[in-house]
Amino acid sequence: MSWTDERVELLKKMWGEGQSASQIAKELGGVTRNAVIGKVHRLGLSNRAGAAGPAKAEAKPAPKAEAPKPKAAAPKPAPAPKPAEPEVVMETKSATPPASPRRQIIPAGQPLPPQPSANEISPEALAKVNAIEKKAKKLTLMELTEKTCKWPVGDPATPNFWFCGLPVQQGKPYCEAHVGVAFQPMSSRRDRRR
DNA sequence: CCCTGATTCGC
DNA sequence: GCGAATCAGG
Repeated sequence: MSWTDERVELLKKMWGEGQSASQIAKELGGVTRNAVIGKVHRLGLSNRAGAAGPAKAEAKPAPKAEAPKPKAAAPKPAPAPKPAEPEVVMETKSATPPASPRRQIIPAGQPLPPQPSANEISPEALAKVNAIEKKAKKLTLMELTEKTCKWPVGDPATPNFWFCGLPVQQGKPYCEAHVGVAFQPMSSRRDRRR
């Protein structure tokens, strides 16, 4: 497989969307994640920062090699199809519906899934979930795999019911955000010391 | 152990 | 330019 224009395009697109190298490689097919990463670097777009600068910046001062890297200037037009919104959400909502323009009382009675509701979970985790649900893949039951977050969103009796679908946290059935709010209700979780 | 991206270096 | 091997984390 060679890096055709289209493939590179898809690579750029997905990378820009924050897809992982392995996911991109899988999508492209015929290449490994190493190939993808290598290409990404050669293209000069290793850094996913663009518009919305993520507060987190991993610096690599190169502990070993001290090769001078003149880092050619990367003329980037305006690659920002999906500016990542900084999480400034301070909403006072607890269990609010997904990213839906119009909200309403959910029909069916009380069949709400694991949803936290009255539980006491860090507002942080909740905000995280709410934020991440906007980026959810919105998968259907059949689309779930061992690697997709199985956190249900919405009402099963509603057309807009879906599963998070984001990459799961290794081992767990949910993505990181949902893992944080999923199983935590351990009456006393004070063993495990670090 | 699963995964992530980063870098090196022979091809 | 390419990407496997390797590195350095999470």
